[in-house]
Amino acid sequence: MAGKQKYYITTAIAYTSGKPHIGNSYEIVLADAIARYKRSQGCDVFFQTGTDEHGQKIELKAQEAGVTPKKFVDDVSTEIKRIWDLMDTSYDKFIRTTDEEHEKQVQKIFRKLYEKGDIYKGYYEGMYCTPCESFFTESQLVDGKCPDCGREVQPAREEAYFFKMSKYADRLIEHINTHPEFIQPVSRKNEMMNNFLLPGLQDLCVSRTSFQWGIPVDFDPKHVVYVWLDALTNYITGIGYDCDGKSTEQFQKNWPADLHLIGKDIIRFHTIYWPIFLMALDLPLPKQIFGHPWLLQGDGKMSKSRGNVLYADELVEFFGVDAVRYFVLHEMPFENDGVISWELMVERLNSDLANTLGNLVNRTVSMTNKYFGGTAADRGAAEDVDMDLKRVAEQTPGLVEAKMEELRVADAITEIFHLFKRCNKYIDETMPWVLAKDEAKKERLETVLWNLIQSISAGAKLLEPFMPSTSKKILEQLNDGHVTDKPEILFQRLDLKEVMEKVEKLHPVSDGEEGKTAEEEGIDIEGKPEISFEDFGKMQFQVGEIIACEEVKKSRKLLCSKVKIGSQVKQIVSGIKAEYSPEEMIGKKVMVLVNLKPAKLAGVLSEGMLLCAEDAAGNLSLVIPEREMPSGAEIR
RNA sequence: CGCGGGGUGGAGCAGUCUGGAAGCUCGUCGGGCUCAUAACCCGAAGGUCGCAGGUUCAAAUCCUGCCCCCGCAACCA
Repeated sequence: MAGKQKYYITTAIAYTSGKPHIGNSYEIVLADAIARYKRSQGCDVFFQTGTDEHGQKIELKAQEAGVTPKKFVDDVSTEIKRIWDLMDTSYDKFIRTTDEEHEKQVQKIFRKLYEKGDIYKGYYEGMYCTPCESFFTESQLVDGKCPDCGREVQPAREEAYFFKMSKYADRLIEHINTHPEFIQPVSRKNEMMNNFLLPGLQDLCVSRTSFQWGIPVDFDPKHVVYVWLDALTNYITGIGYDCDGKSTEQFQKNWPADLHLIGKDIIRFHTIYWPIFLMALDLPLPKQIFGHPWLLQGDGKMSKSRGNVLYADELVEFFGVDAVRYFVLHEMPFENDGVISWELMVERLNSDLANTLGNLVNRTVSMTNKYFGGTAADRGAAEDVDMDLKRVAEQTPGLVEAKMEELRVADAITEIFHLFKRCNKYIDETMPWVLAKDEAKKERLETVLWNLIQSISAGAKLLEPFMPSTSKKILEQLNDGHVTDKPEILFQRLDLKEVMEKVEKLHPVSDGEEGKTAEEEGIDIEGKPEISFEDFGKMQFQVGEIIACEEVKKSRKLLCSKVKIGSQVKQIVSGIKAEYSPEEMIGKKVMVLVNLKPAKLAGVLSEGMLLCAEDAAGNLSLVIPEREMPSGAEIR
């Protein structure tokens, strides 16, 4: 092709609040596979990833850990980079939102948008109820009054900067409608349109004063730039954007991005806010945004609090980098969430990698050594059976390309393995070990092995974007007909039982399935900052008797209870519908936080909180006094 | 009636837009083979395609209603 076509691909930047699990790591591997594929197609690829390092959560985490936020994110970012490297990903740039250049540009962008009038100083939307210390939007108000206490509300007081989203909404709607490829998978497009764009965009709050760990607004330093304007802009600052018009050549060449690869949970920010920011900066929009599905473990999303987290480095230790890459790329469907577990991982490794591929290479190398001392060439002794093998080998690159064009990575890999399966079949069809017994068939035998070596090599080359080191190893072992004399086992079969035993040792707290005894080990949750006795004293707990209870019909989780506390009765809404039926609630004496500010849940007023214990699986148990106590008894 | 996705042989999925013999991978069972990592090849069993109606010569696929999962949103107070 004349002149290399550029291809700029990005992942979302990973949030540095903790170690990334295998689901996070999936994204970088997917991006890497696409990047490598594009390179193999002759594109001039730029592949950027990185870390998102600001925000209140990190400020808190660092405080807990007793380190500065900077130290905290340095450590986590290093760890993330280590895992990205471990996964053999070929990114060109690893940006951190704490990079000086990024921070500088974000400040300039903020200022520019402010001067342009797209960012304005305002106040938290809606009205403020002083007694309740709460902000409400117009839609939350009841008859123009506080939905909680019914008193008058005043205009909000807390200042913040806002971005005028609505100004660009029509342009964005137009763009999305005229560029059907913009949001992938297309099913997401409707979601964005119906949920956010068509009902009307609210202006986005782009600064905070409630924490410091962020990029200061340079002309108003008590504000820090709030997450999205800071995070999303990495895609342009990372390649040298400068909003004063001094952008680098690299930026000129690469922007707009060809593909933003992100998780489906942040599609909204990438398909609505990000394009609008770009419009405000007079920059072209990225060509495509692909919201990939999630990797789930068992039947729930991975989360630390559930204790069902798989980490990439642990998996790599058990199975090797390429096996893990293979798994996450191959098991992930295009639109729906994928499933990962130790069992499935072992199954795939054994059946696809060890049996189909590893064994194929091994038996081919072995026969070439055995029958021809390690060298085979084409002797021209072709037969009809060869035709189909060659046909498949020749077709596969085109099939892979077609799948990759649609970003159907899993399907592309399947096509390659189809070729390997065909090779195995070819061996059975030609039965080289029978040919070997007949000296007259020698040329035929060598031709057969040559065909095999050619076909397997073709497959191995196609494998490079997905399993780079395996691809290399196979090509080295086959070496264009001069095969290695000491074939290395590519993938060792693993025994599921042994793996599971090792896993048990690694994680003594068994993850759920048959882990009744393991429950006794206890669970750990995220710690909160220490509080003073005075803080504690602010809370008033009492025993309450549930005298009535019904479901909140607009909600799936909520029960609304009438709770008798001494002589008064409070209405309390709780998210325990899944665990308790209204009938069984009635009559229970429970622990109630009574002086909590009333609030509306799903439109129903709640004047307190029923206290519950929650285990790792999310099972709940109401906290009940151990001895009989009258309602209203204080708990201290 | 907040928005959206899904329910297909034991497991994981494709097929649904553009109706027309129910498919793939794994597992199970039987057979073949022995070059190879007890691997490979062939064959078989196994499905009312969530439920109930409707349109049609023909429905997994289109229409209607219902049930069950799961995300998001609603500050699980």
